[in-house]
Amino acid sequence: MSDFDGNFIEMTSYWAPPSSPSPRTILAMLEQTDNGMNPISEIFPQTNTSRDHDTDQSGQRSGLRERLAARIGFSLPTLDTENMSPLDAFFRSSTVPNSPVVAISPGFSPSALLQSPNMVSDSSQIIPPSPATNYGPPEMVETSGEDNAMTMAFNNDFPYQPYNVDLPPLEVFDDIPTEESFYIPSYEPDVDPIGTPLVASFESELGDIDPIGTPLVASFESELGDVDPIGTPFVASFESELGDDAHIDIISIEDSESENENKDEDDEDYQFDYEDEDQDVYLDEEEEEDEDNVALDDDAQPSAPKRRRFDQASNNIGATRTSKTQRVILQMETDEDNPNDGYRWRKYGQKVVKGNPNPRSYYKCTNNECKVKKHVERGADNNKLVVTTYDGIHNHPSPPARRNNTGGRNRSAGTTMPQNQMDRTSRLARDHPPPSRTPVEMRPFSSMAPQVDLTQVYMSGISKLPNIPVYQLNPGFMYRNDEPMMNVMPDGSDVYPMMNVMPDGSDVYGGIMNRLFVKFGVDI
DNA sequence: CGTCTTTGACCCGCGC
DNA sequence: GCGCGGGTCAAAGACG
Repeated sequence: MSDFDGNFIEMTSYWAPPSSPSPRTILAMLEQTDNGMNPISEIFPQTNTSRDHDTDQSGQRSGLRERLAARIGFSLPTLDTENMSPLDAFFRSSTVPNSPVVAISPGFSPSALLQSPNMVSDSSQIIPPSPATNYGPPEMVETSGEDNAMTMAFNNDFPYQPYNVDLPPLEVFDDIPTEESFYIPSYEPDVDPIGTPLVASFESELGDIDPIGTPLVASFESELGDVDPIGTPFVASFESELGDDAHIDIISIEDSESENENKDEDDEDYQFDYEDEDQDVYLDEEEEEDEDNVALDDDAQPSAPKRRRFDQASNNIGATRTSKTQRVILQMETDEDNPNDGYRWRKYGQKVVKGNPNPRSYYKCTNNECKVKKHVERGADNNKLVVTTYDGIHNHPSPPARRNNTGGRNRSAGTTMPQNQMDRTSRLARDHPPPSRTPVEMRPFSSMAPQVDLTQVYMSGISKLPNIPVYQLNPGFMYRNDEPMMNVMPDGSDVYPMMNVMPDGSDVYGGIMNRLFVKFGVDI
């Protein structure tokens, strides 16, 4: 398959630190903060939320952010909303400041950033990757404000969009300079803020890449209609009624093999295509043979081996991961739970993971043809912090609406965790009941998502984010009720008020429906 | 009755 | 080799 496969080595090697410590190793290091060893709060003093509390916790505990940081190989600095530079500083700048961090001020959607002229799909407008960015840190797009915040960090194996050719080496992770971060100021339009969709998409360019340490370029497309026909969409939308304090972070988006291609296996867990041995840079020949054997013996031995490979792959985020899946880690800080991402999920497991009394719930997409999984957990120290990790790419549009109350316990989008569940399920968390969950109405999407090669993180529910200019995607694509999209911003230099497409227009959803498409084109 | 959750057991990779 | 930990399975149960 492909360009992507052919470049997988570059992808993995690109961001992997030289020493490539395993996530566990990193986690173990992080857990030594109680001993005064480089607490992550010191490394990233600007990082907010629960981390600061972790050192006060048991030594066995590590905050969710820490664990995420360990997984993704870096930590998320907190948005410095006080130092936002003007909006046009971004749009006018031909090159992005010397930082992988992109911070977006309150009210500004990353979609504007992602769809800025600097990030359009046109390869001519993509900043050429540089070997100097081999170990560049992940990208982050963060919005924040009094009431909401969003952070996106694009890292790991995912193609890296170098904002400039002089990104710092990995070692500077411990000193992500917020002052060098690229801030996008708040944009407070005069238009009605209700229901303005925000759309962002970005697509990786996995084509001609310098084989030596050249990061894969994540380009940002504004035209979903012109996408790589190969691949499948991953769409995650969040329609929950996030409260005013909603805080959403896309911690990590890592891209790798699309697993939904022509694989025709019964085991839905077995998502990876190992046909191209060149891709399996971390697998030796024997392992690959074993894997093939397992695939052949799928019916006879339906259980572990294949799943294990998947698990292994998907678990190894960062330097050691061998995953060929696409993973999006999305973090929300909100009282509301259960963000409806537009897909139906079946919960297949729950586990209390180390360092977090709150259990992690595992979900699979209910679509038989879809192998996308996700797991949801709340922060160890901040029950308002909900981290959803998506693995895989949906190969289907978001399902139609379901009738309410058609059986089952909970018809929410899949993250519901009844209050009493913990008491019965979580062996290690019986004393730590989760916060109450608010079921969220299943909201259908009028997704007409074609079988395109992209990954989209489709978020909404970020209340109070004002309208922002974005480019037009496919009209009606992924938009509720097929409402038209916002105006096209032809050159990115002007601010176009967008249409308010929130159908209900209720106060509850006022300002919601800011949406984000994250698109990764993976040429398979 | 259909759909979904619950939950103990199991598997397997990794670290020691 | 062993234990830990994360992820998954699948039967049973719950819900409307």
